Amino acid sequence: MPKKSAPRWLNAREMKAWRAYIIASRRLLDALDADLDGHDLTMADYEVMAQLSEAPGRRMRMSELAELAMLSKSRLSHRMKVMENAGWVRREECVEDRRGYWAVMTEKGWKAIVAAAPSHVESVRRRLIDQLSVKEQEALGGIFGHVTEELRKQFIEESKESKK
Amino acid sequence: MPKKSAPRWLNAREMKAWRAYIIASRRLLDALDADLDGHDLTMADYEVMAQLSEAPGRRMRMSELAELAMLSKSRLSHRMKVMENAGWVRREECVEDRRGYWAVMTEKGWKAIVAAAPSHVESVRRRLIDQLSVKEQEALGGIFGHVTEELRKQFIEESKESKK
DNA sequence: AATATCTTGTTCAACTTTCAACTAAATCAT
DNA sequence: ATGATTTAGTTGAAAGTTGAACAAGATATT
Repeated sequence: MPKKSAPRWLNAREMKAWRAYIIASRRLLDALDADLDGHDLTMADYEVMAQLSEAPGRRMRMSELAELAMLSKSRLSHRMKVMENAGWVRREECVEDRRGYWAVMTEKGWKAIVAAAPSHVESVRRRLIDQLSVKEQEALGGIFGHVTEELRKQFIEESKESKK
Repeated sequence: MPKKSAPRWLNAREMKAWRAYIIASRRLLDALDADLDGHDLTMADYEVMAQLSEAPGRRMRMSELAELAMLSKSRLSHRMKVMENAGWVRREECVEDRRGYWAVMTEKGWKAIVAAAPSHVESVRRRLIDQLSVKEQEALGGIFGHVTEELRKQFIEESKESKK
């Protein structure tokens, strides 16, 4: 259903906010990834390992892990294969639900994430957090907390929409 | 050179800012990409087309385009092949510098980007800009303008560093 | 002018991500 | 119970990305 009304282009302030955000984000993510290079990790893999490391028993069902790390099941499956070969995780059959698997962090994986964490945090600080005033940090948290919330609502709306 | 000092973990406020930002950004980018789906474009391709559409004569040297769209030369080369097959751009040999090529937007490409732009802007509004107060928009522009600037400085520092 | 160095842009191979198809188990409805 | 549907997770092929190697033209150096 094409929109009929004239597009509401961005004014100067809006454009500045959008461009600054999108450009900085690209560069920031690139820098953070580059900083992780020495630990043989990408941001995505780091996120997977970090989530897993915080789970009780350092184990989590694949689906839940995919959800938390914001990866598709397929993508997590592929990454897990790689990380399994690296000896960082292993998969265990799930007794309660025989379709499922547990992703389990190995001792080696734990050591890897513990080794990577300090330098990653330092990197996040140096590239972003320490660049911001307390007020700005609060603004950032507020803005994007709100955006996430709104995206969630929109997603639900759109699900309903598409079922009609 | 490993850091010796104890890692400065993020406090609650810092963690909230960081998590909110990173989570919202992933979801936001996904949503914007999904919104572009109907126009056979990704955000990255949109950016390439948008930059090219604003260049004088809607043509630009490959390197400059890669720079502006924040893509590696290799990646741009590959994308251009795809977009060329789609009839949106064409490559012309460069007379001034015989190593080089011009990326030239075709009439069809122009129509494609003109068709996609309103819905993309609407999407950026709906998902982000219209969710923010004027103050928040200004904060966003300020924060990330600053971050980009700092990343640029850090990049230069690191270049010097690595040359030692 | 000859040589070395840098820049432009492409290509190849390795790797990653996506998408659709699929298996098998669980759940629901009758 | 039986069949229909949903859910968990994997797989394989296609598409996309990366990074190093490369060819060829430009620029700098002697």
